[in-house]
Amino acid sequence: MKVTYELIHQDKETGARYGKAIFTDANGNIQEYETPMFMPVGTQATVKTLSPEQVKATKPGIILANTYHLWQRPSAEIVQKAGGLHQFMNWHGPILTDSGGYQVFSLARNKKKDITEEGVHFKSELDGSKLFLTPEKSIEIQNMLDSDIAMSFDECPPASADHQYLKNSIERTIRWAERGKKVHKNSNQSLFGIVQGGPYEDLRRFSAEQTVAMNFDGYSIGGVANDDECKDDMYKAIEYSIPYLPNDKLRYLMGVGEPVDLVESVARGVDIFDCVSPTRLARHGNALIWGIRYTDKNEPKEKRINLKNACFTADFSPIEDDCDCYACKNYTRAYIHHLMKCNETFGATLLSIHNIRFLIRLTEKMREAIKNDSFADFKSTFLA
RNA sequence: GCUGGAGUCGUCUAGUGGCUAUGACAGCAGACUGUAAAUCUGCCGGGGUUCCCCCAUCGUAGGUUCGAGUCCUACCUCCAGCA
Repeated sequence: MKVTYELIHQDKETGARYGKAIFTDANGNIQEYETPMFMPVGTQATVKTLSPEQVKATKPGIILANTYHLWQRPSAEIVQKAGGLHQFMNWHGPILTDSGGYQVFSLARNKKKDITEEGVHFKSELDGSKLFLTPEKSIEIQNMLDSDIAMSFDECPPASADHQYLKNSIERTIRWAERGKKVHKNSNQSLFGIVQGGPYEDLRRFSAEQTVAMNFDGYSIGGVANDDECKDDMYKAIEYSIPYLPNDKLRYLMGVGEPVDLVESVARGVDIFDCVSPTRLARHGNALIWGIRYTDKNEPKEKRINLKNACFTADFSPIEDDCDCYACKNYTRAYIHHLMKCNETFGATLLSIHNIRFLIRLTEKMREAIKNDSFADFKSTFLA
C-alpha cells in the first residue's frame, strides 16, 4: 500500500501536527490512521512476545520490520514466496521496513574500513560470514518483502561523530538515497528519504534540502537516538531539519522513544515514531507509567517502575489504575512481579502490551490536544 | 557397634601446604531510544571514613608448620556398607 499524508490541523501555538496517514492498495482500498502515531517494532517479523491479535489490541497504525534481519533469516526470497511480509507474519495493517541503516551504526565495527562508497561490510552475528549490503540491495530486498513503506539505506553515524565526518557521511547518504530510488521498483510501496547531519544546522539543512529535492513519499529524521546523545542535540537535530521538509508529507523521527521525547518532538512538528524501548523494557521487567523524572544532568527522563523489584511482591494493584490495556484490566503488579521472577514469558507479554499501549495512549492524548489547540498546555502539564 | 566416605557463602560447587577461597544458582539493585539485547553491569560473611581500610571465616576443639580449607588427633553431624 502506498502512503500519503493529509495535514488536518496544526496547533496554533506550537506547530504540532494532527493528520492522517492514508494507505491505498493497488485495488484502491483505503486504510487511514491518525498521526501523531507510535509504531511498535517487530524486527524479525514479530513484535517480540506478542501475537498480531495482541499487537492489534494496543491500537497501533504502522508496525516495523527490519530489512537486514529478514535478509539474513529467512531471506527475502522466502518472504516473497510466502506471499510477502503481511501474509508471512499475518499482519494486515501497514508495515514499514527499516533499511538496515541502523545496523551500519550497530554492526559495522570499523567505520572507516567497513563503510565504503559502494556499501557496507558486516560480519554476520549468526555464523561469522562476511556480508555486504548496498543501497540497491537494501531496496531490492524491501521490494521483495513487500512492506508498505521502504526506507532509504543510510549511514546512521554515532553521536560522537564530528562535523567533518558527518559532512562526508551525509553526502554519501544522499548518493545512496539516489541509487536506492533508481532501483525502487515496487509500485505498491512508498519510499522515504532520511535526513542526517548530527546536531549541526548547516548539515541538517543541506541533508534535508538535497533529500527533499529527490521527491520521496515521506521523510525521516535519523541519527537522533544513538548511544550517548544528549536530549539537547536530539531536539536541535529535529529543529534544524523540520523547516526544510514539505508540509504534505509524513515526518518520521527514527528510533524515538521515550515519552518525553515523543512530546518534545510532536511539538516540533514530527508525525510518526518507532522505538524498541517499550518491548525491550518490558522483557527486562520495566513498566512505563505516567509522569516524568530527571537525570543527574537535569535532563527530563521517562518515569517507569521495575516490576522485578521486591517491593511489588504483594502489590495487588494494576500497573496503572487508569490504563485501558489488557494487562492493567486483568492483572496485578504482584502477579507480573511473580512472572518476571520466574522468567515466564507471559510477564514480558503483559508488560509489552502495557508499554506499547502506554505510548499509543500518549499519542492519542496528543492528537486530542492538537485538535483543541491546547498542545502547549498539554506539554507543560506533561512535563510538570 | 564396626568399616569406609563426606562436612567450604542462602543452595550446589572448585580447592590436596603458599599471596586476595572458585564458579554457578538464588537474592538485591542499575542500565536499555530506526532490536548483535527475555540482554548486559554492579553488589552479594560483618563493620567502617565504602575506587579504600578493619575484622571474621571452610563442622567443633586442639596440634604440626615460617605458612593449614588442605596434614595429624579427638569429638560432633550426615551418607553408604556390614552387624
